[in-house]
Amino acid sequence: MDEAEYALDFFRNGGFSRRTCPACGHAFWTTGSHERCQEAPCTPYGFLGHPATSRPYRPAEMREAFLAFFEARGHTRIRRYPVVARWRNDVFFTQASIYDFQPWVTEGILPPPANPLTISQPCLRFLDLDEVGRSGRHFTEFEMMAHHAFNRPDHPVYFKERCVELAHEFLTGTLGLAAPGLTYKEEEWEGGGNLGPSLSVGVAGLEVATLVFMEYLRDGERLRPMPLTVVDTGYGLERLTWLSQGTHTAYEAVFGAPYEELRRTFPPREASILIDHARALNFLLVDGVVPSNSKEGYFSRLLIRRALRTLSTVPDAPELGAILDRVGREVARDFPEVGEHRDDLRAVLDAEIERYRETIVRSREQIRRAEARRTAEGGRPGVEDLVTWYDSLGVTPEVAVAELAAPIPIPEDFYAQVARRHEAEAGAPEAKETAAPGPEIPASVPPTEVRYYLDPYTLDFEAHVVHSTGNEVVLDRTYFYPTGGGQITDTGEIGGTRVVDVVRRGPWVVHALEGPSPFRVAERVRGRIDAGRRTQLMQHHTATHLLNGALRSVLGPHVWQAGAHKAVDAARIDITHFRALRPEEVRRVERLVNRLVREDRPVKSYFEKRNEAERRFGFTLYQGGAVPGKELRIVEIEGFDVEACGGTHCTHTSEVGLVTILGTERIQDGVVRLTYAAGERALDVLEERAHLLEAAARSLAVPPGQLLEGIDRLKAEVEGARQRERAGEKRGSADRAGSLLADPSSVTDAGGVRIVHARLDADRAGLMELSRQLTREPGRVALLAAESEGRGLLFVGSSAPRVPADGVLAVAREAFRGRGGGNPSAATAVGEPGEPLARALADARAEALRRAAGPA
RNA sequence: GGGCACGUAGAUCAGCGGAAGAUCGCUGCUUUCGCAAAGCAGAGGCCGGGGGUUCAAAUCCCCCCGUGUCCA
Repeated sequence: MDEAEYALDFFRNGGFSRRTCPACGHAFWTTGSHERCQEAPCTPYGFLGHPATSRPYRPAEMREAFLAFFEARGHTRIRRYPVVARWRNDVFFTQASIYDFQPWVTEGILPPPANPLTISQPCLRFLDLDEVGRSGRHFTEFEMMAHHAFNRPDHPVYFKERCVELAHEFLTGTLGLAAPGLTYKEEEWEGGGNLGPSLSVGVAGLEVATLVFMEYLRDGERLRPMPLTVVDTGYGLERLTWLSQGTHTAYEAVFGAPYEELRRTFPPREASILIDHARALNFLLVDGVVPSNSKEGYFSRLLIRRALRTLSTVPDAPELGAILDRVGREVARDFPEVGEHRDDLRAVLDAEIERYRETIVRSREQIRRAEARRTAEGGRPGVEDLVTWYDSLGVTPEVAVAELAAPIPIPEDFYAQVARRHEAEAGAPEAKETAAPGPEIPASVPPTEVRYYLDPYTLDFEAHVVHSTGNEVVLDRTYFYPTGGGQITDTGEIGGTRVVDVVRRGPWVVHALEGPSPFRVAERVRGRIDAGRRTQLMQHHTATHLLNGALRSVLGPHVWQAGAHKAVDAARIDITHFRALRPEEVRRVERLVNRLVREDRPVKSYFEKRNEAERRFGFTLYQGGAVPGKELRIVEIEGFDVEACGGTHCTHTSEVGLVTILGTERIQDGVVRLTYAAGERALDVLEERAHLLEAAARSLAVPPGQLLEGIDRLKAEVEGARQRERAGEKRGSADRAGSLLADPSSVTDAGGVRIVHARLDADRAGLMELSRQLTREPGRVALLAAESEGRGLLFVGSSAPRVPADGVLAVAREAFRGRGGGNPSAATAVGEPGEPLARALADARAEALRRAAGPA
C-alpha cells in the first residue's frame, strides 16, 4: 500500500511524526517520543495499576460516552444486530460491526440504515476460545463500538481525515488519554475482496481501535477503486474499559460484581471462562441459536459443555442456569431483550444439559466396553482410541482416562492429533449455487417501480418497456412478484407472451419470457398475473407468518425462523427448536393459527423508518434475516406477529381460509420443519386424505371408523400366518427327519456315530433346517443333497466332533466341482447338479464313515 | 456443510463372512401363608431400509433413513 495513503493533513498539521517500529517493522504516527508502536508485544502493558484515562469507566458508561460523542457529531445511533448473522451465508456470527452492512450496503446494492452511523455491536469470535481466562483479555463475546460512513461519488460523507480527527478527539478529549501516548500504526487491511489502508490505535501496550478505509477492489493483481468507499472502525469496548480501570485483567474491569461472586468459588481462569461463556450464551440463546450439532447451534452447545466441564472442577458448584441468569440480568441493563423470556431460555438450557448428561452416561458405557474388548485382545486402549472417543462420543481425553480401569497417559499434542485427523476432510467448500447473473442491464435503465408491495390485488396492469434483451423484459413498473423471501415467482403474461420467471436484479425486476422478447423500449404493454397461483402463494405466505407467531407462542420465543419456502402445492417453515414437536404441540399450533384466521385480523403492510420499527417491535422483526435499508417493509398481523418482509400478503387473516399442518420433521438437530397448506390447497389436501381413508377402509371392508381395528386384525392375521408357516416348515422337516431316520437305506451307524444321507427336494434353507433337526442329538451327521435353480447343493451338518462338517465337505466337493465351506458343525457347497452331485454325496458318506470309524 | 461412531429380542448390548447370542425384563413350573429370591422350562428377531459382492452377508462395498459426536 502506497505510503501516500497515510500522509494525512491531520497528521502533518497536528505535529505528528512518522516512525518505524523496530520491533514489528510497521510505520506509525505519533506526537510522542516513542520509538516503538504502543501495542503489545512491541510495548508491554503500561496501564495496569495506572489507568490511562482521566477517570474510570464502567462498560455502560464507556458505551454511552462513545455513542453520545458520535451522535453529537452527526452520526445516527443504530440498534445492535443479532449476534448470529442470518443475513449472510458465508459466516455464522457477527464478528465485527461492519458485518451488519455486508454485503448489501457495502456493495452499494441497498442504502445504509443511516449515514454516517454509530453502533455498539456485540460480536462473537470463537477462534481464541482457549485464550479466554488465560490471557486476561480475550472474550468470546465482545462489543465493537464503531462509527461508519458510506461514501458514494454523488454523496460523500467523510473519509480518512475526518475519521482520524474524530477518533483522536474522542480518545483524547472525551476519555482524556494523553495525545503523545497514542500511536497510529499503518496496516494494510484486506477482506472479502476489498482492501484499503488502515490505522490501528495503540495506547500503553493495548490496541484499542482500528480505523479501516475500504477503498479498493482486488481484481487479480490489479486494484480497482470501489464505487462506494467505506469507513469501517472498531473500538474495543472491553479494552477501553480495562484501560480506564487498570485492573489486573480485563474480566475484573468488564464484569464487575458477578465476576467477584464467581471468584469466591472458582480460581481466576475458571471464573473467567464461566462468566465469559455465560455472557456469550445469553446473547446466543436470546438471538435464537438453539444448541445443536451443526452450524451455529454447535457453538451454543460447545460453550454450554465447556461451562459444564468447568463447573465440575469444583465440588458444590452453582448451577449453570443460575450463573446464566445472574449474568443475563446484568446484560439486560444495557440490552433489555436479554432480560425477556428468561424462563424460555432456561428451558432450552435445561434440555441441553439433560442431553449432555445422557451423552456422558452412554459414553462411559462405551468406553468401559471398548477397554474390555482391547484387554480381551491382549492389548490396551491407545491414543487413537482417545481420539476416536473424542470425535465420535464427545468425551474429552481427561474424562476418558478417568473412566479406564488401567489409565493411559494423554499425549501433549492430543488436540493436534485430532486436528490432523480432520485435516483430510478440509476439501474445498462446494461452490454455492448462485443464480446466473444474466446479461448486464445498462445503468441508464430506470429502476423498476414495484407495486405489489402495497397493492397485492392488482393482477392486470399496463406499463412501459424500459429494457428488452433476449428473453428478458424490464418494465417501468410491475405487479409481478420476483422470487425472494422464500416465496416463488409469479407467472402470467406480458403482451400475450408467457412470463415463466421473475427475478430481482439490483434495482430492476426482470421478467423472463418463454421465448425471445418481441418488445421494443418505450412500448406500452399489458401485464397479467396468474390469479390462482398468486392467491395461493399469498395465502401460504400469510399462513407462514401466522405459524411463526403461533410457534413462538406455543413453544417459546427461542423459536426463530430458520428458513421458509412457499410454493403452490404446499409451504414449509423451518424453525429453531431443541426437540421434535409433540403431536399435542402441533395440534395446539394448528388450532391457534385457525383461530386467528377466524378472528379475521387485519394484516397491514407498510413502510416504516428502520429505527422506529425496531424501537416498536424489537429485532424479532428479522425472522427472515436482517434487512438493510433506511426503510423496512413491515407486515403486521394485528396484535400477533410483526415481521420485516417483502412478500405478497392477504390483507385479512380470514383470506387464508384454512391452515392444515401436513407433517413435521427434525431436519437436523435443533431445526424442525413444518409442512402445511392453506386456502383452497388445504381443502384439496384434506379431501385427498379423506378419500385415502375411505379407500383404505373399503379395501379392508370395514367402516372408516374401524380402520385401525381392521389394520390391527390384518396385522395379527399376517403375523399368525407367518408363525404357522414357520411352524409348519419346522414340523415338515421334523417329519422328514423322522422318516429319514426310520429308513434303513439312508442311515448308517459307525463308531457310535449315526450318519444320515439323503437326496431330496429343498432349497438351501430347507436343507439347513432339516440338518438341524437331524443333528439335534449329539453323535449325528447329516449329509443332504438337493438341486435348486439348476445348481447342486450339498449340506453337511454334524454333532459328532470326530466328523467335522467342513472336513467332510472339503473332500466331497471336488466330485461336483462345488465351491463352499463352513465350520465343524455345518458346511455347505454349491456345484454341478445331477450325476456329479450324486458322486459328491457318496464321497461325503465315505469320508464321514472313514472319520467316524477312525481312531477316537 | 463435511468427518467419525452407532442402529441386532421389550431394555442394555455382544457377535463383525460360515446353523442369530448374553444379561435384565416377560410367561409357565418348582419352592413359599404371601412377597422377595433361587432353580428349571419357554415365548420373544425382516440384525434400520434398499441395492451390490460371495457358494454363503447381521458381518464386506455403495446409496438412503435415523441417532450421537467432532470440526467449519
